[in-house]
Amino acid sequence: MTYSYRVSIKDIAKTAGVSYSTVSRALHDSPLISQEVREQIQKIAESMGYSPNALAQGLQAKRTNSVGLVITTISDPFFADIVNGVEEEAKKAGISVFLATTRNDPDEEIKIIETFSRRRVDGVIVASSRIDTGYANRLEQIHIPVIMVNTESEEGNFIYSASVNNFTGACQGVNHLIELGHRRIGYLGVSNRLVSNKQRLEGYLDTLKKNTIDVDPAWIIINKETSPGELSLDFKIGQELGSEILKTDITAVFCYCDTIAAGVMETCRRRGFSIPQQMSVVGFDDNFICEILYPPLTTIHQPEKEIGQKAMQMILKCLAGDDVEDILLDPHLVIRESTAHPYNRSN
Amino acid sequence: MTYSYRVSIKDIAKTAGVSYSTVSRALHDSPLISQEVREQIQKIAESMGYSPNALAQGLQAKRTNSVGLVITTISDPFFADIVNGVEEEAKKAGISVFLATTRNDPDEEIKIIETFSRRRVDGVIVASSRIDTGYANRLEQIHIPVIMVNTESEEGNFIYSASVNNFTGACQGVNHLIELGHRRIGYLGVSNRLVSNKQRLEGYLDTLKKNTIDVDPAWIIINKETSPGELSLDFKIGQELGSEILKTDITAVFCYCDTIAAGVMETCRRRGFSIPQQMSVVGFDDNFICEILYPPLTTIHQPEKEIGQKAMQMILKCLAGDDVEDILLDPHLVIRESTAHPYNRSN
DNA sequence: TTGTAAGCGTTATCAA
DNA sequence: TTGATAACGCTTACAA
Repeated sequence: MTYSYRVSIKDIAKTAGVSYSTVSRALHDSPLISQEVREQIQKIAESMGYSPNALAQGLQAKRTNSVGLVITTISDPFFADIVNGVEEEAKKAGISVFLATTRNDPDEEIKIIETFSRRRVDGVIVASSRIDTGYANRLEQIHIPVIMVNTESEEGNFIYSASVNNFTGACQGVNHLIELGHRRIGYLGVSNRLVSNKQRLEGYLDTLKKNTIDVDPAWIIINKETSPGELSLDFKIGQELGSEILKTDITAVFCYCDTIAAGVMETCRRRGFSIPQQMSVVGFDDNFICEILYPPLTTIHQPEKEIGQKAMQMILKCLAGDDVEDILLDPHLVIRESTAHPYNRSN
Repeated sequence: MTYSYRVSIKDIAKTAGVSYSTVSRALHDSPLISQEVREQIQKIAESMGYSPNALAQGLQAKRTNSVGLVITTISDPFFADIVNGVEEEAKKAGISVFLATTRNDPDEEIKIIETFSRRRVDGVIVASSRIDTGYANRLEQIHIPVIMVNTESEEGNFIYSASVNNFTGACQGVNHLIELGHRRIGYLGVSNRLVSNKQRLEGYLDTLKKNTIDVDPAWIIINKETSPGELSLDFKIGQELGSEILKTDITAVFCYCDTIAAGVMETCRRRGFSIPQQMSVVGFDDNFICEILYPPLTTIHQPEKEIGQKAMQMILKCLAGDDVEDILLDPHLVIRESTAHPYNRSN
C-alpha cells in the first residue's frame, strides 16, 4: 500500500479507531493494554510503514542515544581504529554516532563540539584534543560525559580520559634498540602533536640516560611547525626527516609513528641505505602498514580499537550513573624485521 | 555564572521579560524586531550559555541537517577517502553526519538505514551497498534522497548512484601491461565484492580479447567465498592468492585492489620473486599505501574523495529541489615502479 | 514591534 | 483498560 509522507502515531490511531496514547502503549508493549488491541495496532503500524520519530522521542526523553566523535582526520589509520572501536560498542548499545574531523584545528574542534551540544548528544568522545582549559570549563557546563582519548592538550584535568602510555611505549622501543647493541639512536618527531610527541621524546631521553648514553642534540629531529589546521602528511614528513637523519652518525632511529617510519624507510632505500643492516627503524602505533612495509616494521603496538571501545563504555557508564575511572593503557613492543644489531650483515 | 541544566528559550524570555517568540525572533535576526531588543536578548542568551535544541528545531522544521553515511568498514583506506569527501562537503553545508559500518553484512545495512530513517536524516549515502531490490523499494518509500556509491548490488535501478567506472579502469590497467609486452597476465579478485569484481574482471577479459590473447583459466584466481558479514583482510587474501599465482606461468598480474596487490608483493618477496623484474603488479584504488610499498605500486586511481564530495552534493541538490543526475567517474592509470617489461633486467 | 497560540511527534500523568 | 491532556523546545501564523 502507498502511504502519505511520514506516518505518525496519530495516523495509526485514526486508522485503528483508538486514541494515540493507546497506540503509543501498544507500540511499547505496555502491560496496561489488552493483548488483542496491541497486536492489532502493531499490525496496522507495520502495514502503514510506521517509523518512530527519534527527534520527538529524544525531545521528550531528554536522551538521544547518540554520541559525537571528534577526530583529527579519518585518513590516519590510527584514528580509523579508534572509530572502529567506538562504533562497534555504540552499535551494541543501540547508539548512533556523529563523526566529525578537525584537521587538527582547535577552532574547528570547538565548533564541532558546539554542534554536537545542540544536537543533544548523550556524550562526546574527542581524540587528540587540542582545546585548552578555558574551553574545557565551558565543556563542563554542558553536563554530558566527555571522554578525551589521547588528549593533546597540555593543560587541565579533563572530565575523563582514556589514553595510551606514550612514555613507557617509547621506553620499550628505545630499550629494544639498546638491547640490540645500538648506542647512537635518533628520535624523529612531529611538532603538531605536542603532548604525545613530548611524552615519547621523554621516554626516549629517559631510556638513553638510564643507559648512560649521552645524547647528541643532532640525533633529535622534529619537523618544523605547520600552521594550525594544516595537516601535512606524515609520510612526507618522514621522508624529509629521513634525509636529515642520514647526515648524522646514528645506527638506529625511533620514530614518532609508523607512517613517519615508512617515510624514513623510503628515503633510506632511495639513498641506498639498507634496513635493518645499515639502519634500524622503530615505529609507533602498529598500523596495518607495518606488515605491508619492507622490511616489516618493528613498532610499539597501541590498542587503539580497545581504547575506542573503552571510551564508549565509559560514556555508557556515565549515563547509567556508575562511577568511571580514567584509563591509561600500556602499549607493547612488536618485533618485526626493521631492527637488528648495528651493522649486522648476516641478517 | 552557573546555570541550570539546559537553558531554553523560555528561560531567556523570563530573564529578558519578553515573550518567547520575541526571543526566537531575536535569535534569528528577524527584521520584525527592534535593534535594541535584539542585541539585549542575544547578550542575555550568550551569558546564560544558551544552545538551541536541534531536536526541537528539527521536529518543527522537518529538516535535521544531518545525513547518514553507511560504509563497509572504516579500516579500508578506500572508504576512509569517501568519508573524507562526504564529511568535508557536509561541514561546508552545516550538515552533521552519522557514520555506521556494515561489515559487509546486508542485514546490518538494512538495520542501519532503518535507524537513520528514524532519526529523520535528510539523506543517506551508502557505499558498496549489497541490499537487493526488495529493500530498495522500501527505501524509496522513505522519501529521502539516497545516493548509492559504487553499489555492490546487481539488481535494480536505485534512486541515485555515484560510481567509478570499474570496467574502463581495468582496461587501462591491463592495457598498460600489454603495452609493456606482457602476454600472460593474471587476474586476482575477491568474492565478496560481487559487482565491482565482476566489472573489473570483464575489463580484464575484454582487453585481453581485443588483443587476441587467449586466457588460460588458471590465470584468474578469485578468493573463496566467506560467510556474509565476515570481513577477511584483503592483505591476507592477497598473500594467499599470491602463492597461487606463482604456480602459473604469468609474468604480470592485475589485482582487484591495492591491498591485495600488497599481499601479492609480500608473497613474491618471500618466495624470492623480484618485482617488477620477474613479476609486474598493478593495483586498483590508488590508496596512500601505493607510495609506501616497495616498489611503489602502479595502480588505477579512483577519485574516492571526489566521489564522496559529489555524493554529498547530490543530496544537497535533491534537498534544494534541483535535478540531479547519476555520476560515473573515470579512473585513470598511475604508473609507478611495480610494472616493467617482462623479465626486463635493466630496470 | 510584540504577544498568543498552534503545531511538530512523542511519552507520561492524570482521570474515567 | 483506555482517553484526554500536558509537556519536551522550538518556529510561525495570526492578533494585538
